[in-house]
Amino acid sequence: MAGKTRQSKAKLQSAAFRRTRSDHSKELAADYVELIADLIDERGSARGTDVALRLGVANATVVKMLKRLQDMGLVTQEPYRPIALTGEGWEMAETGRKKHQIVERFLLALGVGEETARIDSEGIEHHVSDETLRAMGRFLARQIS
Amino acid sequence: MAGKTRQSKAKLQSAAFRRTRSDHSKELAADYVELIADLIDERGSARGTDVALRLGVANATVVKMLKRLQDMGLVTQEPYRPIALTGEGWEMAETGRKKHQIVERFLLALGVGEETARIDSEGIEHHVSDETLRAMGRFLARQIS
DNA sequence: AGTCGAATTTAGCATTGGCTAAACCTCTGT
DNA sequence: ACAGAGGTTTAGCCAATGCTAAATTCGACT
Repeated sequence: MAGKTRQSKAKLQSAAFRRTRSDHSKELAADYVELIADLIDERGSARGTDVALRLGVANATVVKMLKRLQDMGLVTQEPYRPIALTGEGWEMAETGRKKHQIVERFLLALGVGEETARIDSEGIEHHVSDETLRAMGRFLARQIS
Repeated sequence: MAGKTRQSKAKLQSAAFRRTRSDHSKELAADYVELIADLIDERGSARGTDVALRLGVANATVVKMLKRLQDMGLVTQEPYRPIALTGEGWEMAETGRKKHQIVERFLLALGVGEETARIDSEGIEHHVSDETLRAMGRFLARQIS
């Protein structure tokens, strides 16, 4: 009995872990893209320094990351120019913002303080499936009525 | 006006991001430790291969990681012997399990399916503050009554 | 127009977390 | 007693994400 049970359990669990881990790089990309979108909306343009400052990271790190984002087709950039998002980049930013908003509002509705809701939603956002997001949406809808 | 507002916003946000990122290595450690605890409870001992299988990772990776966990004072191990947890390791595992359980039960109570609850709780677990955890606990308590 | 300061990029390095392949132990069964 | 299977470790590699320091470019102000 042990054999089969063991194996299937392992397979199930490893899938969950693998997914959690493989998401890290996508998370980072999403954070950058979302932030860039925010900066463009707030101030008309996004510069490397602003991104570095807000992410708490060195300028050089941002440059390197932007290259990767460019390879992923999320941003475009000419040297020494502000950062622009591609269509795909905007889409990703929009999706992320919606997700973020739902999670944050959900936490607030749950009775969590503002500061904590802000911080936790940042961390949670990328690990919430669409199904869970819908459940949060339903909860919010119920609360409002 | 822009100057000051900008800076304080940046500081707040970078703190949140930095925290999210710096947690990654702790998360990983917690995953390993929790899994080792589970294996010991389920089968009496935890071997490297089991850990590798469940985490979906190569044996060599586990060995390397175990060295780091040993340096962190979470596990002890003699070569070619099964893995043991230190007191601190057990504590961490226990804390993690409690957290995990609350999050998973919370998601289920929210109406999320079993499979998704399992996967999402794995990802969310490490990003949930104590405050949010308490809010989830309150929600569960309300649901039961 | 020329210069200086600020932003950007490049270069080179470190750490983390992965992998494969090969060498090495342990234990079990004959 | 020992051979072989299976678990463990070592060695050496790679990619991602950070950093600092130095070089470069841009733009604004005499």
